Amino acid sequence: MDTPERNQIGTPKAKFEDSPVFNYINSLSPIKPVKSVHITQTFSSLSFASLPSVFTSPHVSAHKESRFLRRHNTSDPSKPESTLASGNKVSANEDAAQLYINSEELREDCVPGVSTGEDSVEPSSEHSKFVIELPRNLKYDCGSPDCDPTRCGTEAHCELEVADLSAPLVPYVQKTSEEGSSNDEGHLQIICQTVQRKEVTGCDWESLISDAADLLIFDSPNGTEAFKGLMQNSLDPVTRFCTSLAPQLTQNDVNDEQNVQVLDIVGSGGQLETEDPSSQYGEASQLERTEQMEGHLNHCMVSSQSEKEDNKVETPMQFNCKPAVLNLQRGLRRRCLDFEMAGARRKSLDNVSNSSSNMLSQSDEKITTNDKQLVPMKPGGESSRCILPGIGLHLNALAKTSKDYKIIKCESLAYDRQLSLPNSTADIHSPTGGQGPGHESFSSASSERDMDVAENGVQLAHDASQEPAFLANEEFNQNSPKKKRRRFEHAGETESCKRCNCKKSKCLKLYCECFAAGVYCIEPCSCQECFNKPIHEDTVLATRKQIESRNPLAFAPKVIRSSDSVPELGEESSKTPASARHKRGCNCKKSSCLKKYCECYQGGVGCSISCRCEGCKNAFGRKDGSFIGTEAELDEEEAEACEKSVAEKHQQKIEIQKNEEQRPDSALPTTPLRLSRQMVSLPFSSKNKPPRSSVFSIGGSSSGLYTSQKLGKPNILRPESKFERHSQTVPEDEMPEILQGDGSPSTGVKTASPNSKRVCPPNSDFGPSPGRRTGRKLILQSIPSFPSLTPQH
DNA sequence: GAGTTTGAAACT
DNA sequence: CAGTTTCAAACTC
Repeated sequence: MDTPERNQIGTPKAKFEDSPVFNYINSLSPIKPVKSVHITQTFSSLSFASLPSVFTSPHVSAHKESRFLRRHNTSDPSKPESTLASGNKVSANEDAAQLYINSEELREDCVPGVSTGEDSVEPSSEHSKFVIELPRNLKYDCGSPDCDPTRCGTEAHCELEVADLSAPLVPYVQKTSEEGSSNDEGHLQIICQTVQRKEVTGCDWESLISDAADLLIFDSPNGTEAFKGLMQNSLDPVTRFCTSLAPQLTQNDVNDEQNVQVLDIVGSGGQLETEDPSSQYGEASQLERTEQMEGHLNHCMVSSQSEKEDNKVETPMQFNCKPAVLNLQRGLRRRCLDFEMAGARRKSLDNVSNSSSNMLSQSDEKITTNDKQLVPMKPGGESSRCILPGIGLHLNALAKTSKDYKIIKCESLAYDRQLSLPNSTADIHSPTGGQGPGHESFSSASSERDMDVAENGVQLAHDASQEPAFLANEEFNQNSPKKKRRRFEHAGETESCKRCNCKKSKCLKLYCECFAAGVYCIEPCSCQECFNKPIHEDTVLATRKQIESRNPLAFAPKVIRSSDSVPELGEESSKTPASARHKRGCNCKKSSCLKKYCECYQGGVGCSISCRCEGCKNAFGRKDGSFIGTEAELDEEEAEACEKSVAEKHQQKIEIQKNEEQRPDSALPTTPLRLSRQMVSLPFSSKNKPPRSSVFSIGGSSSGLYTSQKLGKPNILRPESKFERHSQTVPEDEMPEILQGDGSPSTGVKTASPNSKRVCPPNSDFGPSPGRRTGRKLILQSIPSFPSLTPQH
């Protein structure tokens, strides 16, 4: 979509840098180096057009409204919205998802107005009412005890959010899954109420801010104090910086000091994130968290929205409209694009609604992931880069990777791209925190990250720090496209690293691997006239929608794993070793299904009845039903793998990876499958790129899936759908089945798909994590993500 | 690295 | 739905 905002993007940035204040700040803050970068990204992200309809799916809207209404309760009972609110409570997860979506929608709606530069904000659309500004929220999680117990609860995470449009400053506490946050809600509510009161009363922003400061918590103990210091003491370089920036940004628009303060907060948050590794994931995580925290959100939300609606007069909260502010906020959010995220979340939420607690915790983790992507992972300048590109579209897929799986290798690239994934992931992650000790490692980087994030904030931090560097290195190092590819292949080979070389498709067609995988193109890509970038988010989303409308499964994994899922196949399907089948089957004529031209082969699955290939010699299984030993072996291996404890699996994967690294020969993809498959030599060996896939498979989000699928054995990735997990809350180990049983949302999608043939749950492949999945499990995982888009259509 | 082959995706 | 074209990956040299 063409939003006016884009234009603004560049400007703000320049302003900041040019401004004396900026310089001053730079001199003061240690963060300098990162800052510049960070800011840039932020703006760029901001520039992104509002999310498309994706988020707007009808489903969401309904839920959203209900929630929003609630919010109003506090602020303005009289309003109709409030009425609604009273009515239903959606599960926290759902709410969160909805909120997220709404925010997106709101943006779109609001953006135009904003772009005009008008101060007055128009709630014109219903959406505006609901606007929640998760994205922009600055969130600092603090595990530190320092946090004010009363408000945050010792363990609870406090987050300060600024709504985009509504822009109220909403501090809310989040509970981390890990931490018992049973009490957190109470705290959160309190906080929210407090905020609301303030707003209502007179918008005592200062007090709010101070409160917020208290609330703000950094993951790192140190961070907390620092943050507080910032908030309270303008002396802090960061704070100063933010403060200084805010005025500039708002410039004319800003009338109230309050607004300025808000901005400051935001800005500080951003910077903080940048600097503080611990906070890296803050934004994304926050979003998710917010989503998860229904109750919290509701409470918090009330203030901002109610004010807007109630008062069209600009309240401090409304500063949203101001271009500068918007940009900032957006920037924060946009980093995490999510095509699928929204969908994924939705699904997950829907399913999981009940298990809010778990979800919440998970979400937190996931969020973290997002943050990573969004924020420069490392203080080091390089990290910033990674972030930029990434924001991840289809995080879903990646995100999906269950926490369970820890991937050894992650491809930083993928990671970046799919930032959004985390969101979805978050939902999905089992409460356990992914913990499974063993979670399988996926080969896919994204999955790893997700997992890491999910599992432990700490781990995440590590990964983030590491990964970014990794990415940066790769990106910088690679010169030619091909080289880049090769590198990726060799290095991680994970899907995450997908790169394309599109010249005419603008990376907006399925021809583009990146696009097909649901990830943004990044530096390694040698594509021309690429529109598959965060900057063109709107376009990308719109295109995706279009494609999905044409074929709901277009972004679903091509390889479906479980034989179960595909009864249609009948004998063959069951016969196939992998139990995985290509969604639609191939149509090879000259390659005999022995080359990667063949999608089945590429995916590491045998050809099935659905295939129209000629002279099929697919090593993984011929159309006629004959199988090759390798496949069988693979299956067995997979089964074994499943049996193994997660930990073991994880180790194995690691080992495998090592092995692979050591021996280039091994074709085995890094993906989790490898573990099981190690023994078998995959055809892929040629390039090492294992089936690309691996990485993303997680993707639950629709798009993300592809990769994994391609890999072929997608199983690995299967991250299984977090969604599924969430929904069922099934034990990690059991994930695979979940898919089957539940009727995961994904199914719905499947059915829709035109390709009725094998539509079965594309996701299935990934579904079960390597360990868990027995080999044949179906996985719907990916499906969920897709739906998001589809429904909207 | 350039050119060819291949088959999916897109189009008609 | 089938046929054709377009496209980019996979492959070869």
